[in-house]
Amino acid sequence: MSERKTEDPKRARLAYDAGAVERRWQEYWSEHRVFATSPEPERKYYVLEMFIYPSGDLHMGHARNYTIGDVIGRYRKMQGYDVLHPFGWDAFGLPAENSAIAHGNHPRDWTFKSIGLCKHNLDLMGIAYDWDREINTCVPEYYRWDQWLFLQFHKRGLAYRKEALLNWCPNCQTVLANEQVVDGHCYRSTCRAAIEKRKMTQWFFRITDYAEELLQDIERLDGWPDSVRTMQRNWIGRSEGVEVDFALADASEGGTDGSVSQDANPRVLPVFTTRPDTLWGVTFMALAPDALLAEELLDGSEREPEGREFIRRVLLKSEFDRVAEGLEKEGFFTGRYAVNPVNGEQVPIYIADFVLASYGTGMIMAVPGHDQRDFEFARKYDIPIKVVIQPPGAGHDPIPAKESGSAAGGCRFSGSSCPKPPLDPSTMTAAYTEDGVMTGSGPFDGTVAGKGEQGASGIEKVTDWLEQQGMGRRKVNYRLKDWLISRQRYWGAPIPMVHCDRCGIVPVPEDQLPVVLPADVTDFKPRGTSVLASVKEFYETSCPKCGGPAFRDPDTMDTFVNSSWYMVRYADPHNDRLPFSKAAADAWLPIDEYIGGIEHATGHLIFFRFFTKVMADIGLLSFREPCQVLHTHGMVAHNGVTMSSSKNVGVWVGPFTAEYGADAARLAVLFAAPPDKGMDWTDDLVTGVTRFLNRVWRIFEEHGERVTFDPPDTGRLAGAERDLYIRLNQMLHKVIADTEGFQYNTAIAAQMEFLNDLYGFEPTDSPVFGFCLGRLVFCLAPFAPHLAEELWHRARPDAGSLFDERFPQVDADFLLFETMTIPVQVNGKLRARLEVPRTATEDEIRNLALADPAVSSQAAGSKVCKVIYVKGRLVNVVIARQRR
RNA sequence: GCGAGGAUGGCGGAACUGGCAGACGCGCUGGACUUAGGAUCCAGUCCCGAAAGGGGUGGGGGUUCAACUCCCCCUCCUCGCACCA
Repeated sequence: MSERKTEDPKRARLAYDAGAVERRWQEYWSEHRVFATSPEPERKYYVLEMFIYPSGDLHMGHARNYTIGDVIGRYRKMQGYDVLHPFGWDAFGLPAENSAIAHGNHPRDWTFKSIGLCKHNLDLMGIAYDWDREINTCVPEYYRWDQWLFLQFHKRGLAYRKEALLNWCPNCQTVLANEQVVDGHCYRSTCRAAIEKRKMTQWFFRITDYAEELLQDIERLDGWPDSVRTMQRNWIGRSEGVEVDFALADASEGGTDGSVSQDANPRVLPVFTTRPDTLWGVTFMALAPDALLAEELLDGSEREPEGREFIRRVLLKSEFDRVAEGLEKEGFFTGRYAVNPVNGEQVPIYIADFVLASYGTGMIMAVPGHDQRDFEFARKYDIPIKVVIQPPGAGHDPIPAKESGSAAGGCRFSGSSCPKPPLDPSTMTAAYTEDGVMTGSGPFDGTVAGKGEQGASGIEKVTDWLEQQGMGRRKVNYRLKDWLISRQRYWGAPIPMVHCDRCGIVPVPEDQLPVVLPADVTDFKPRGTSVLASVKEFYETSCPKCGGPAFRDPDTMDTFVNSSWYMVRYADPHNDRLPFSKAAADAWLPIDEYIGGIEHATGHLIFFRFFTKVMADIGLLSFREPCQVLHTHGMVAHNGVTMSSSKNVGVWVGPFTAEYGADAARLAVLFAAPPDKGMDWTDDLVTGVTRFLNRVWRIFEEHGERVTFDPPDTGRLAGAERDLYIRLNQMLHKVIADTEGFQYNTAIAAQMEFLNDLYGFEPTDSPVFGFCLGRLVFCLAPFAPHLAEELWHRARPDAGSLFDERFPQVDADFLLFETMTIPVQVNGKLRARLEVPRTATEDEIRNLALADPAVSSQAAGSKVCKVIYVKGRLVNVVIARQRR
């Protein structure tokens, strides 16, 4: 993995020995502990980049992530903040294990070797981490707290076991969380196997208990990108509706004659709907094939064998294929009927492939007249369609069903004389899903259907009525499901639970943590059951309660558990009594600036919010959101392909820095595009920033002895010196604004521009010139820290690190030149520019503008209607053109 | 289908609150220095035009003295969700 090379065409070369310079200062920073975290922060600033799964060498995509964080970390430090900028390893996971299976080494060895490589790469890039706070999730000192937190969750009923149909990756041989299934396939980029469904009993975290808070608090995350906030809202997927109780008609009846079964205790079939105003249009029910009720209904029926065969066939398809849009719906009539509570009608119950067991109650009321899916299904199986919402104005004067004698309602106009005939089920080609007026709906005929305003409309009125009648109740449904956290793999944190025949499932007592992952394992191959179940010394244990023989839970935790609280561990990384102390957590968190890839929007970034809320409820924290400001950045591609370690495509940090240095790498990824966008790595990028570094180097080589950090006497500045001093402050102003505004590309551009000014400046023995060089060193510092530190020490050999100095401030009296350029437009088109003293009055400028030959020639023969002057900005002369 | 974001030279990208479109960089053209150039420096580089001038920020309308920026309609691209009842 370390044989990776840079591309061959070498296009630029450094004028100085970046290798030596960078090594010197990396060692200096480390030796002098320049970036050590202060133990008791006064003005804290916590900048964090999402930690990494260590898989060997880093590519420029990684480098960009860490450099973005490093810039703000170094900058804030120079502003006097107590910066916490730590790093660590998300070290549990499948690649280590898969490599172990393939090559026979131990996952631990592979992992530690990868960590070594990653860390070396990060040091090569000059990322200013405080390595004293390094964390590693695969060591017992860390994962015992995963286990401890699991036990706290369990105590509160937030960790529980249940049997469910789960996502099974046949390749990884483990279950996966919903968040790890992408378009029906495994989320791991090297796997991508089609996910199957398996019925298994597994551990879950009850994240749905926090669904509402997770949703509500998105409002307050105003430092997060809107895209991520939207994605989370969609993912949580709140929908308000009613759960309506249908009743199962007696099996012996089963006609469609409308007679109601008078069973004293009918089986209740609750269904969730967001459109109770269409209840009168229900003509069938549809049940998920994997719902428990499906088999129950078939039981003993003559249709049972056929029905079971149908279910078996449908469930062979993955949920993704079953539910994918555009596919034809399939159903099977169970032979049973349900009774619609609002009108007593009996409707047939089908099993339908498009219904999901995991959403709502796993059964739906189908309204083919007003739902497209139901419509298609009804047409296919010849089920009646009822219209219970007529378009506004249809028939102009809808007649309630009772009067007209037609279920669909009628129109007071007769037949063809009606200007807008009402919908007719027999001629409809699609469901009518627009707004309209309720009809054929008993007491609600004439009510405006849908949501309407302030509860005045059908949905709200029918819901109220249903609740009064005891037929249903308001219900909020979420798309978010409980988080499945057990995995049947080896390389993870063991779940601290014991299964005892006598006592049931017993938590491992806290004082017996950690449950150490057995090291002495040679066969990591998954076989559909947990690897640890075959490790006898681990699996067989005694019950903590009764002391009798028992088994350890053989599953390990999803690695997203490890990363759901790691950000707090950095505040107190060596605590061996608790995952972290509350005091340390409160001193450093929430995170001031969190940086990572957008791909975590609906995974990690929801999980760590969830954990934060639970940890707050446990009393471990006194805040409920882990991070105020989130920056996501796009992917880095090379020749159109996204860089990826697992696929071994990319430009690699090691070889690149060996040739061009870390500062060039940093500037290249920062200058290419604003941080929040994706970027394409090109070799031309390197050419540009290398030239810039060389030009900086050269101007200091030529004028090094003039560098000064003492401000010039601004009282007597004039001419070119004054202008240069003003340019300096303009540059400084922009660098500060753009760095704080997360616009690193323009912050660098401002410095390039200023360097161009310096190259054009005479006389170079001016103290202003020397001062500009000194100031440039500071501006470079966050972006090209090695070169900056080198230049600083050349100028101030006795000083300490540049990063212990204060970032300069703008001299606000010198931001504007003494003259200003005023563009002059005629009817909005640029015709001239005026160079006037800043002190010029409005009248003077207006007169100068009108007197300008370019303006007067345009205005000749026309009437000047208006002269607009925008102070300090421009003049626009409005003339009335003569008609020719 | 729903939601979010976007479209600016040959390329990556700039542009404050509506006020000089194209900063900065790459590339390209010409020149200088050089044994050499993948080094460096100078000049030029949105398009048409010899110039005057005209046109120009995905397309079409609108508001305004003035629109990349605001409003309406459309096209395309990227991302997320997607038969969610």
